[in-house]
Amino acid sequence: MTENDARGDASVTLPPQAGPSGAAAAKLARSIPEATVARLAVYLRMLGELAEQGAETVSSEELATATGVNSAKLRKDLSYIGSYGIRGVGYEVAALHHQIERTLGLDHQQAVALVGVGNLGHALAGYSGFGGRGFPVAALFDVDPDLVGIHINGILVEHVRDIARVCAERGVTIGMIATPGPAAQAVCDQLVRAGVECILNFAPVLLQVPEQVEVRKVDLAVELQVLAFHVARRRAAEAAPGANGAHGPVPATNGSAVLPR
Amino acid sequence: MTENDARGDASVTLPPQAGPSGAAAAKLARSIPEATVARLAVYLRMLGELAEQGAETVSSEELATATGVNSAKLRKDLSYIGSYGIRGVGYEVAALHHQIERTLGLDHQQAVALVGVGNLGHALAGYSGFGGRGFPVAALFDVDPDLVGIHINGILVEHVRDIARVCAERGVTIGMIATPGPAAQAVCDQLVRAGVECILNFAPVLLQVPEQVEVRKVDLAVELQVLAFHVARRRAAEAAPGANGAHGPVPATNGSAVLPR
DNA sequence: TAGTGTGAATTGCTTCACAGCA
DNA sequence: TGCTGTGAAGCAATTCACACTA
Repeated sequence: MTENDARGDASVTLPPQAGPSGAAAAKLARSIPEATVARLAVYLRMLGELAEQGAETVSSEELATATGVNSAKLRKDLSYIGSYGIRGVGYEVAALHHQIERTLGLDHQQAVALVGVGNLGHALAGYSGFGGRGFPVAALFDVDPDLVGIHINGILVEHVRDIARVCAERGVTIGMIATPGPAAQAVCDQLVRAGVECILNFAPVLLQVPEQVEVRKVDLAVELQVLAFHVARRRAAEAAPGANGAHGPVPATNGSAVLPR
Repeated sequence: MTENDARGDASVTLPPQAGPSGAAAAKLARSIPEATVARLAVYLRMLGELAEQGAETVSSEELATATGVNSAKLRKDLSYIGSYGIRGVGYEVAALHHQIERTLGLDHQQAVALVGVGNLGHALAGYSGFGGRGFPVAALFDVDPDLVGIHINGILVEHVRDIARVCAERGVTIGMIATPGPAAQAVCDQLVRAGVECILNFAPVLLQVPEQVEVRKVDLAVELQVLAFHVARRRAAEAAPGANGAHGPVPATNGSAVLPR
């Protein structure tokens, strides 16, 4: 996907990061493909697990297998952030974990605001994975008088009209929109006015934003429809064998990773 | 990229669909890029909205603008499913809607089973968008004794051990896994044993499946991390102007679409 | 010697630009 | 005349294959 897939301008320029390391700086000042950025996040999670298990090093082959990519792609991905491998040995788990964290900007926390605490929003607010991964939910908003004023996971639900003030106060950098479709654009405008420049959109609408604002869309209905397409294709292939149906390696690898309960 | 995004083998073969139309059959028996399949689902939703508003026809330009793609891409996408446009006029909304539905296999309902009705799973079970879009949730499963036996949205939560029997009985074709990571593989194996060949995975693990099974992964942590990367990049660009920071058109277009409350 | 880092080849997606039809 | 449908060009991402080094 894809999709997660498929975007117009796919690579981004990574300016030299403030911080240590001079040798790496020149290297970092290059373009990292968007697809690579998404995979780095996946590698990062696996490196965390490996570290917990006490592994000191991994080879590209091991890490690639564990994350469902091929090893050449993995090495190329890592080469975009610099050369931290040891030839003949592999990568030092802790060091690589740290480098990826730095590259993704996870070395400082990012406060997240969630707008819309209905069905899905409520689940997102209660998802413990965010805080643990450096994305503390700092504010919740809704318009429903039954919801405004309650606490979810210890966080007060405030009225949407206060978005600008509250986000500014708490240094929110990322907004998540989990409202019904018709409300999403207005909420988005509020977030943008509050200075938020990155938005994760769960509402089934195309958001209009100024060009400096980055939007990612998550659409579960589309995911299901893509799967439905595969079901249909398979059925047709079974009904009419002889036609070259499904085949070729079908790795269980797609857009990205996950969220448990 | 969307992923949604980045997959190994990207295009699929579409065998001739059973059903009417002989002229189209040859056309349909070709490969449709995965990226196109995902966008077709987006066009489909917009066509539904246009139909509700009473529109009879749309031009590629209008439909493209409304869905956030460029018109050449849209026309090429539609050309994969056949030639249903009228030169000088545009596309007939109802006919195109119907064709895309058929291509995606949405002309017959697909029963969905959801495993894991914790935080996220509960939200998914309550999401009204599925049933309305041809994906009725036909079964819910969990292992928690406090959950097994309750009803959510009128659907009984059953024990995971009954997956095989219940899925077979109800003709489930798509499974959604919203369990904690460690439980996901075992649940996946159960679904596969029950004959499910398409799985939407919300757990943060790489599922091992036989090659005929299609898996799509949705990982909210990865989405946030990709956004975090953009925040970091932007900050660095501001801190060090002169370096060529962000720029170029940044369309609010990514993997795919959405899910309201 | 095992395994990284990377130029070069390849594949597949996107965009262009225009011929052709209603 | 206006807009579709599509070959061809242009790009981005993946994969190959091997020089290189710890």
